[in-house]
Amino acid sequence: MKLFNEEYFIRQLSIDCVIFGYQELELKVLVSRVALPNSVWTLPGGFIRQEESIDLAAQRILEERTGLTDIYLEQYRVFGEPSRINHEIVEGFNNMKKEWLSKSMLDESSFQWLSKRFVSIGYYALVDINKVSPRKGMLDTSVDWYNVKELPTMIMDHNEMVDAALETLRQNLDQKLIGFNLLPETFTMREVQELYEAVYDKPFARNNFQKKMLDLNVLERLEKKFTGAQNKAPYLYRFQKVTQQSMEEPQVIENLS
Amino acid sequence: MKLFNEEYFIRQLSIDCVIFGYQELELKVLVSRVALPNSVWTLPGGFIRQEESIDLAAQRILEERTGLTDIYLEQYRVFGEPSRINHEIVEGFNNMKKEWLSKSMLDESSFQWLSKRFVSIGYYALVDINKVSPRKGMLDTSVDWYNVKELPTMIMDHNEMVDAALETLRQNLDQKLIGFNLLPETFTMREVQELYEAVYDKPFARNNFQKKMLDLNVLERLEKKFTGAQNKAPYLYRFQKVTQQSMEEPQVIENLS
DNA sequence: TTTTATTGTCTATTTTAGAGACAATAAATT
DNA sequence: AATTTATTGTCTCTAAAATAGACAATAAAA
Repeated sequence: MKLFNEEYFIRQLSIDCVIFGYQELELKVLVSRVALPNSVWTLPGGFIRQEESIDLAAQRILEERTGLTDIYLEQYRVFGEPSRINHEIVEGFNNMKKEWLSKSMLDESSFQWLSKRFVSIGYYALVDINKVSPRKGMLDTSVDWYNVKELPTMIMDHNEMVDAALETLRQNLDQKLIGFNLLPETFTMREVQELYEAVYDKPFARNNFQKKMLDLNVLERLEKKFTGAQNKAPYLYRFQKVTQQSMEEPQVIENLS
Repeated sequence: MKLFNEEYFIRQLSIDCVIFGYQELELKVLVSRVALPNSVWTLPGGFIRQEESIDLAAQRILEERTGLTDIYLEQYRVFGEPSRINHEIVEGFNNMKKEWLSKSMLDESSFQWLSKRFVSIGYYALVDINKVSPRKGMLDTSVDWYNVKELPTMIMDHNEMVDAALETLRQNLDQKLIGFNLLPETFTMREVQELYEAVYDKPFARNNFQKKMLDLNVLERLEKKFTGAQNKAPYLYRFQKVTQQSMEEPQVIENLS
């Protein structure tokens, strides 16, 4: 089996994904560790098939790493500096070359292709971290969640990719009402607020946050949640997909940030 | 001379530019007409050199068509449907092939490359239309400004590219204070308002528009402009680049739209 | 029964946006 | 020279929205 057939994929073009998850009050990012043979960290990425749309390619790459379909996904920027050559991968491949060539996993022309400069399309994804069982890519030794504020140093411009993705996420979070993709099916108002505080890295006033969030008319109030704590039980909420009726009256979404 | 050497450029990746100008109360876009031999309309575009950053490639393409350097330029979206094959160009090339091959302007492998599916990075640019002297590309028969509301039908998804660029422009216009790139060095308040009205395709209240615009503290008031009209002479303004002092106190930019 | 921690919601205050009004002025008209 | 016309610059008033402050309602612990 050929790892990277140069005719099968578009050359010198890749996709890299910043996969955001939320757990224990922290915004996290999924990062792969690759050993070839030196250990380096990278964002999950891949290539675009000749007959495949870039959005579907991104979806495919995400499914490969998370097992999830129907992920919230957004293209946010292209990274195209001519210095974008994956030296670590090339060096690693040089070491594996002999073995892989003998197993027909790679041929010389594939190797040539991969050692060139790459333009990469950046996507970011929002997932319910509880639903993800991270899967290793072919070359990965591990795949783990890292706090976005404590990421390892990754190859090339991958750290910069995360910074840009986070900036875009902050601009879009409540404008596009996409935050709920990071939460489980049901949640309390406090949990929504804590998510916002993790993303924007700043506190919000509880009374006004709740007022604004409810005024969006996108949350369905469910039963109370008895937590066993010595306080009033909070309501559970569910994100209500936009209905026909609410579509008719154009909805003005205000900034919480 | 080779038109499109496949080793010189990144294959299957292109850049297309939506160049916005403003004149006579209308937002306009620069569109090329190509005859090969059927007449088709396209956005100015080009390819990325092997050792060139994508932003510099876009700048180069823009300079080729407008003669301007230092253009306001922003990457806004990648278009990557697998159906993005330039049938008109391929058909036209088929007709010119014999002639171009004989003149060594093209070789067989270059042609193969160009007939494949392309992923295109969309950039939009804002220019002072008075400073531009549109230049034809190698294959163009004409390059003209079209009202953004009355564009000709262009190849592939180029009309959709303009729609997406306009949407991004509307989101960014006053948030990033980029509108002044469409105006000459000095202008009246009315001219700024008319520009905004052309971009958003809706009227603004004169009194409050002026108040907000001045409260941004980015306009420098110059002398009065005597127009010869039977009214009070309006002030001229100039866009004041952000100073060190105004950088220190973080500036909150409000929406005018 | 009282205390504690949090929740849900209300009101008051401050800030901002939008609507209306009007004097100032440059040129045309009388 | 006085009046009229068309616009400009700016003011105030009102409506709406954001922010801050307050407090009763729980659920469990003391």
